[in-house]
Order: sequence, then structure tokens, then C-alpha cells
Amino acid sequence: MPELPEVQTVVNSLVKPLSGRKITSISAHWPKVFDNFHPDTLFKKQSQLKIITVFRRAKFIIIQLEDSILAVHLRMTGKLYISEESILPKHTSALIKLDKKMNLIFEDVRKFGRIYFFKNLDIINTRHGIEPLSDMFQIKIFQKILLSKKRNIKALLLDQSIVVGLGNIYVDESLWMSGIHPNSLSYLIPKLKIKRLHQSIIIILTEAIESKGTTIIDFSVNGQSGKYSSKLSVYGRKNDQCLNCKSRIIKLRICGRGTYVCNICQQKYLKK
DNA sequence: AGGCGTTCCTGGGGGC
DNA sequence: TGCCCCCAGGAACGCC
Repeated sequence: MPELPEVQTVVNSLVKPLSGRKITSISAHWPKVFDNFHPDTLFKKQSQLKIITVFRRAKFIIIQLEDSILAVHLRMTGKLYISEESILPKHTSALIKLDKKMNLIFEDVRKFGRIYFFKNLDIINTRHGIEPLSDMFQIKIFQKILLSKKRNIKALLLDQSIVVGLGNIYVDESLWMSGIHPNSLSYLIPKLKIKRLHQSIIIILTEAIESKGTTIIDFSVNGQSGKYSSKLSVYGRKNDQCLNCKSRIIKLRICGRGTYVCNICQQKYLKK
């Protein structure tokens, strides 16, 4: 499932080939793929749309046009890539045609992915929190947030309005690395552990981007699988030995998600 | 405020 | 082999 490192990997693969290109048409192959607009409306005043650049905000791939943006969210199984093939894949959700006969294909088996059209980032920014790999992600701010909320720590980390980019895999990895049980309450976690969690999030996301993401389930760029899956410490390792203490990794259900935990290494902070 | 269930989807795996 | 059922989950939404 694409999280921050996977989305960043897609962006990195698209920024050079797409910058300066022109979109000549946009069509839906799955009717619901365009969430808040109809593509025909974009071509009423102009026959083509110039792409300025591509970047990431939260888990969105932002295609910057001259005075607007296309925001692509991959959700669970979305893939966005350039193709010169004339035959479209079975699960194509949208086809974005470019000049020089190139296609930008949005392929999505489970059809959760969406494309949005906005004038700017305002709407996305109001609903989304801090970028964990930016200067805004400061230990003091993170501590203040965790201590001010009486929330399950896994739920809090998955909440995109607080810190963006983390999903089920990297939340489990970050909590394991910092020795915090995912069923802990945020305001009861000691400051030292919050500091470790802050560091773990940065380290894990950075290393995952360097490995071009995790290939659990469906993620790949240009058919190339991410390499982070071999570096996962707890996620998907039910009954395997904990890399730290050799006890068995267990699988729980927390926040409605499959959650992997080492009960020995990860301390639970709950009110007795 | 925050937890929880529901919805959207399809492919894959387990059970028989 | 084949069929049925359940599970995977990001995010929005409604309810308590």
C-alpha cells in the first residue's frame, strides 16, 4: 500500500519525464476516478495543459500545471507511470495523453484511487498535517501533540491531519523501532520514548525512500519492485523471531488494521 | 474528543 | 478442480 516512501518514489520517477510536457487529453476508464471534476471542463479554454513540475504533498502526487494542480491519490493499489504501449492494462482507471505520443497511465486494481483537480494546495493543506521529513517536524511540536491527546498511538500516527505519510506498514515499523506498543495511549508515553519515535519515523521513512519503497502486495515503479520489504522488522512477520529479542512476533487487530508487535520489546503505556 | 463501524473494490488464499 | 467466503486496507463519513 503506497505510503510516503512509495509516493515519493513514484514522484521521483515522474518529475524529469513529465516536467515541461503537455497534456493533450484526459479520459476516465473507470467513471469514479475523477473525484471533483470532469476532464472536459479543463480543455474548454485551451487544447493542452502544460506540466510545470511534479511533487509530493502527504500521500498525493501533485502534478503542477500553469495555474492549477492535478492531485493523484494511489490509495491501496494505484500505480501511475508513463507508457508508450498502445494496449492499456486491464485495470486502467484513467488515461492521460501527453505530447510525443506518450501516455500517463493510472492503473488501479481495487479502484480506490482518485484524481482531484484544484486551483492550489489549500484544500489539501487544510486537511493534512506536518510533513515528517520537513523542518516542521520538530521534536517539541511532536511531543506537544502526543501529550495533548488521549489517543491510541497507532490511530494518532495513521491520522493524516496530524503527521502525514505514515500508513499501516511504517507505523508498525516506527513503533517497533522505538519500543512502543501500538495500543499505548499517546499522552502516557514518556518523553524519551516520544523522542525515539520521532527519530524512528525519520530514519525509517528516509531509508525506505533510499530503497525505493516497500513491495508489500502491489507496489512497483516501472515494474521494478521496491527493496524495503526485505528490511521490514515487524510488519508481515507473524510468528517470526523479533530481530531484537528473538521472541515471536504476534499479530493483533488495532484500529481495524492488521498490526504486528513484539510484546517483549514494545512497552504498553496504559492507565491502570 | 475520540472510538468504532461502514463504505468503496478486487484478487488471492483457505476450507471443503 | 472448483466454489464460496473472508480478508487486505486509506480515508471519508456517520453515529455514539
